[in-house]
Amino acid sequence: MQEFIERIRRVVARHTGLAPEDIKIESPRDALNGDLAFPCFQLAKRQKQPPPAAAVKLGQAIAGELTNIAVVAAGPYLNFRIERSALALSVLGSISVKGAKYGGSSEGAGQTIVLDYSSPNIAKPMHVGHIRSTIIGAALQRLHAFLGYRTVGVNHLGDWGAQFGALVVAIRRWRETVELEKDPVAGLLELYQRSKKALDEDEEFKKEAVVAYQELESGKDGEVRALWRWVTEVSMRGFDATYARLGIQHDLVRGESFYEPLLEPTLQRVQAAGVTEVSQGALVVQLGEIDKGLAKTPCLLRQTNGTTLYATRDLAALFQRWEEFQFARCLYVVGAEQKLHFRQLKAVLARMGCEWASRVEHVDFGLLLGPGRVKLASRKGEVLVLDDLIDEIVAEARAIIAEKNPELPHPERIAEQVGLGAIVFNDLKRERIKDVVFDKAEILAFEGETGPYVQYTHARLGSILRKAPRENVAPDWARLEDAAPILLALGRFPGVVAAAAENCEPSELAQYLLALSRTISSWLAEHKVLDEDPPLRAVRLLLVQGSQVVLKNGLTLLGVGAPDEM
RNA sequence: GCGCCCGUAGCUCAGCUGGAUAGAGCAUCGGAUUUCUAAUCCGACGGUCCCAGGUUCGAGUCCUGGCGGGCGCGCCA
Repeated sequence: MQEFIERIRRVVARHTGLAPEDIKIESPRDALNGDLAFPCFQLAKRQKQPPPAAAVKLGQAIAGELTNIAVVAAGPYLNFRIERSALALSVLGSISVKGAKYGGSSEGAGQTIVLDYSSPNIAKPMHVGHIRSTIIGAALQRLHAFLGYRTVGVNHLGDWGAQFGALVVAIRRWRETVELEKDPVAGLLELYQRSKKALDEDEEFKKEAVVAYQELESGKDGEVRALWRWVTEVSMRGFDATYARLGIQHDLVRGESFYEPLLEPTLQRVQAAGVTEVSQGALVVQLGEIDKGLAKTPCLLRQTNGTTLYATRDLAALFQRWEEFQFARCLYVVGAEQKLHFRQLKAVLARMGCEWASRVEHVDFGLLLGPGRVKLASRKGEVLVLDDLIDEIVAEARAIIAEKNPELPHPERIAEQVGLGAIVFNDLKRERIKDVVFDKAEILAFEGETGPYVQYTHARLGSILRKAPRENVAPDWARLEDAAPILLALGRFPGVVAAAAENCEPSELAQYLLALSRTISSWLAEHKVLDEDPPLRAVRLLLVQGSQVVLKNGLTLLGVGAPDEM
């Protein structure tokens, strides 16, 4: 597909004097107009003639130079129609050569992308609030890796802070009263909640908690440190089980504690740059000169009591990451509520003269809400544990499989893929910045614009391929005329992948997969594959195969399973 | 009060970074099944693209000002 566009660009460029990269080739809204189009408005202006005349003239000039591409002037547009067998040969040939790599590229070779995503707090189970960062971040990592970038996924665990002093004391005092053997995370959650209450009500407890946190901060390898380490371990074990279900693995697990030793050097570095000042007893960086909108919100790096802050830690992490990876982009997949924080961080870097500040991007996203736009919670009003939610959706998928396809082998595995597919796709199908209303009924329907719809289309193609006879017949490339919408869509896939990564918008890929599935399903309703004469069957089988590969590659990039049967 | 984001069909959202007659899903109504998987397909219904100006040959898309909603705003993360 890209080859046709490039050829058109080159020829148009030669005849107009425009630079090839300035020639915008778009696809007409109405397919009847052609496969590709070049609007001639600007060209007409340069040539001082009406757009339709410019289109006609350019059309006549280049018609002979584009083999396999018909050129038709229609009003102010110059439309192009790619000869069908050439299109089919090009697109399906490319897919069959590249297979699972179709859509990828090597544009990122030699460059590193650091992605900070998921980042749950330890001592608590992973709840639905973490799902967006986790799913979006993992999808962006796969997308960039597919384009040849070296990717480094970092899990910036919330494993530090005064609350761990309190938690340690709670463990010390009440470990016998809760279940810490079978399900340590649940037990810890209870202790954590009790410790929060005790901080308000029990002076003794509070004092002990402060002492414990001081010991933790001191780095002393004693009882407190051991308990904290244990909390980290059991929490991580719980997280890993969930990540495994989602097919996610970070490259680095570096919690806030990792950056503790780097805080003082970071502060010295910022101070040495001469951008800090003391305001109301706190160490701050004023940012108004860099960014007018930040005039009233300086970045605080050290509190009056001497302790550091969130921004200090993230700044330390940024310096460390820059020095270790020299990243082309450093993506923070964090909710939009924290926009100010990242804007401040970038402004601090800019004030310090770090020319790589623009490589740091806050990949923000909207809230996850329950029906009625209220905070999503369990029936009892508690935080909704992610695994419980997944279990519920998977159970429903299992029930639907039992009803619709009772003969299906491995129903358990497929139910997991379908249930997870529904959840993951639901999160990725709209623009990141939009709030996601988690409508369980809609997700459980498994129909319409959902992951299971795309999975189902993929499975139907698999079914055709399984039943195809093994025969060695030359495909008749001239007979895919009626499948042009599918071929054009398949040809667009690499461009969609590249744009989704560039814009950090997995939704662009998700929307593409929905549209492709719709196109394929419509075509399947009107055409037979197996029940045709051998040359037609052969070429349609290639179309089916190519379609299946693209659906699978796309779903895989999003983190959605692509079962062959369901 | 200040900063940022969002506003498109009854509901949830697309709209290829400014191009041809604004599209999907859900819901409602009607149709298609001796199925290469109906978790599907086809049709009907449904729009002052929040409002008002502006830029442009051309604006849902860009700019300004409103309106409505959300998020954030020094010692939390």
